Amino acid sequence: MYAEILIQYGVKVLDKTFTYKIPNNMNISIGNKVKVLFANKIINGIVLNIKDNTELENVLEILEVVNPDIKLNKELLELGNYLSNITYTTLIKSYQTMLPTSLKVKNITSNYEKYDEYLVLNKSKDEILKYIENNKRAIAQIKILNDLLDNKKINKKEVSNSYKILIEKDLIKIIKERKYRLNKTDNEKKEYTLTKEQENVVNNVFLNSKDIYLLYGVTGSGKTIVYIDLIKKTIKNNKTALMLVPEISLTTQMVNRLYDSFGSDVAILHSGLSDGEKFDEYTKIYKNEVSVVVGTRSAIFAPLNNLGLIIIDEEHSTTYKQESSPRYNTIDIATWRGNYNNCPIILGSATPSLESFARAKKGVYKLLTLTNRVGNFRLPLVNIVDMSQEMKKRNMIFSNELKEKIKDTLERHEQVMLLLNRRGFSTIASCQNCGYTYKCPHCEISLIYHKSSNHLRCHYCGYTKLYNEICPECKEGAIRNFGTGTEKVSEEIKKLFPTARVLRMDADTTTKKGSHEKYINMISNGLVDIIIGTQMISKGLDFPNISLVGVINADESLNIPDFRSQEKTFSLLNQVSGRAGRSGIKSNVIIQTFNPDNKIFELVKNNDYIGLFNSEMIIRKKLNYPPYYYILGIKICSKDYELASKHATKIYNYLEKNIDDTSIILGPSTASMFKLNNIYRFQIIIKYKFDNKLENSIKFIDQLYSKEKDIYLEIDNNPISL
DNA sequence: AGCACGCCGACT
DNA sequence: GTCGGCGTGCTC
Repeated sequence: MYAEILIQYGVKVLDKTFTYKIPNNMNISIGNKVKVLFANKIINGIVLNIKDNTELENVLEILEVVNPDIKLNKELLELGNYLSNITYTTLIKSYQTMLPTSLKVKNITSNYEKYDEYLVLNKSKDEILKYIENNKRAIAQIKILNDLLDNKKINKKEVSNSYKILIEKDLIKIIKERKYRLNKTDNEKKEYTLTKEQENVVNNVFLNSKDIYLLYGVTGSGKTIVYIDLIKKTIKNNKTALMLVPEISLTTQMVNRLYDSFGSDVAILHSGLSDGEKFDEYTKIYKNEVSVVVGTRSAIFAPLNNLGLIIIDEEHSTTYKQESSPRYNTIDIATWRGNYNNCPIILGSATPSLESFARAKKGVYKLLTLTNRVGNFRLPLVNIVDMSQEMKKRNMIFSNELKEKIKDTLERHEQVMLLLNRRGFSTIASCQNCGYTYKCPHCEISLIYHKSSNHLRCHYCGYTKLYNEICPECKEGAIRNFGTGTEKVSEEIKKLFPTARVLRMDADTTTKKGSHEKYINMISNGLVDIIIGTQMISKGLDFPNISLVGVINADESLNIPDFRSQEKTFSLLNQVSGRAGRSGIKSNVIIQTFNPDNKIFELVKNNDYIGLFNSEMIIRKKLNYPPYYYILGIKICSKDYELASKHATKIYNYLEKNIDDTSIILGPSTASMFKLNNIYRFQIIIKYKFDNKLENSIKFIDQLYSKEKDIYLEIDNNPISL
């Protein structure tokens, strides 16, 4: 017997199988990870096929099967195929992304199992009793034996050293039992009741269909309860459920809600877990020990058997798109799995992506709506403040209104949340004399000032440089910092409200494992008065005592040169506003902007998603953007500027002739981050509807350039930003 | 990817 | 004369 094996190297030239002989006594099946000799090195691979014979001579034997009890199942093997097809990446890379670190094909360490040691009796009850009778003075030993007679087994850690004597005398022995690092003991299940509206939504979901539903529900309308109820019904049908949330910070709250309803029947998967923890969770799922999985993007590849429901919460979130290769979109993967398993998908959001809402309007997705906040709590009152007027009053960061409202809120012992979509102390450092700005030498991007370390830092590549106020251009000591980051806001707020307890939450303060959880607990336990953060605080957090939300500079995200910036800004402002007023207390949202006339603010104020949808769709149609067209981006990257530029034009010319003429090709132009890590990037954008030439043409180019050494392509099907 | 093979320049 | 630069080509 022979096996076709895909080897661990993720390069295009090796993206094919190699045939090895299966030793006679080897137990092996498709999906197994194996060790083989390849070009005189021992490497790993995956068995993709098994066959009776081969035309090849000199075939080597498989050396060993690795982790024989966990392998890729049929569904995941097929899914990998689909994944590499839609993302233009190698098959092996697809499988690598689908597997947790501990099981990745190239990973060589394999002892991730943890065990607890237990003591158990090794002789009959009579013999033990006889021993006790004859050794009355061995008190410690007798205690252990008596305890063991009562309980069947005792953890080795819980007993005195006397157990060693008992082992020597062969009266007891040690057994090992597999232990999971994360272990939830079952508490009493919490009960909940659905509102009429929620019940109606639940009843409209056909759990034995493969329908895709868009659950469009205002913030605070209780989408989570709907999810939980649907999961419960899925489990009742003896099926499993997969639930995705956009980021790790949100798993904490979601996991707690799910624990309340499903206890130890839940597994968690996200990148905040250690390799060992992830291995354990993966094992639980693989061995059918849990029915519910919660996690972030990559959890879409969880090896659930008998999948009966997929839920994607906050479906509009950009975190569902992987920004490194394979550049997949989680909803595409979910759609594939839903189809494979014949199970429904729920996409939930208060501000669905235009693509999803358009599909719902067309009837491709089924639309479900929740229009009422639970308890009929009012949405907060939204006020727009014109910062250009405030600047005249010398209010650089906080408007009078925001300051007043913060003061009031603190006096009522309620909590304040301030959103600022930028970490660090300020934006750019520039010379007030000649206008020079510091840029990253590798990325051509302005450096950001970080006060705590007195450094300038590139937020893309991490380059840092000590701050110095002498301008390298004109030699004047006039380098100053403009703009405002979370660090600066937090410093200013401490000046204004010295007694308030301030918490800063952004990518800089939440790097440590568990820090996020800690902060969330601090907020919910009322140990914090003012929370200052980036977009990471905008989603999903549910704290009833927050009654004021302030957006320091709403223009930040509006000014991003991207066709989705209006949509993204609306979504961000709507989400963060929804953090307020989650209980009966009267609540306010203050949005500070230099462009108060932008119609987006009127839409946010009125919570008018439909208005946003309609006005954006007109623009998208006019400019041939999604959802009217799909987009495919090709970046041509090289350390050599001329080379990249030359080949970008070459590729453009090729595509011009070799794709459907209903498709639109734009470019080549410089990519939005033109120089990153010393690599120059040009881009070509293709807008297409149905183009049956496109896939092959792209594959052809991809194949061609995979052989080039000084140039490489990044192909992104449906990029999240341009 | 990783390594052998191979063909040209500068060194103990 | 040999050591070693990295271009090319192959791996079941």
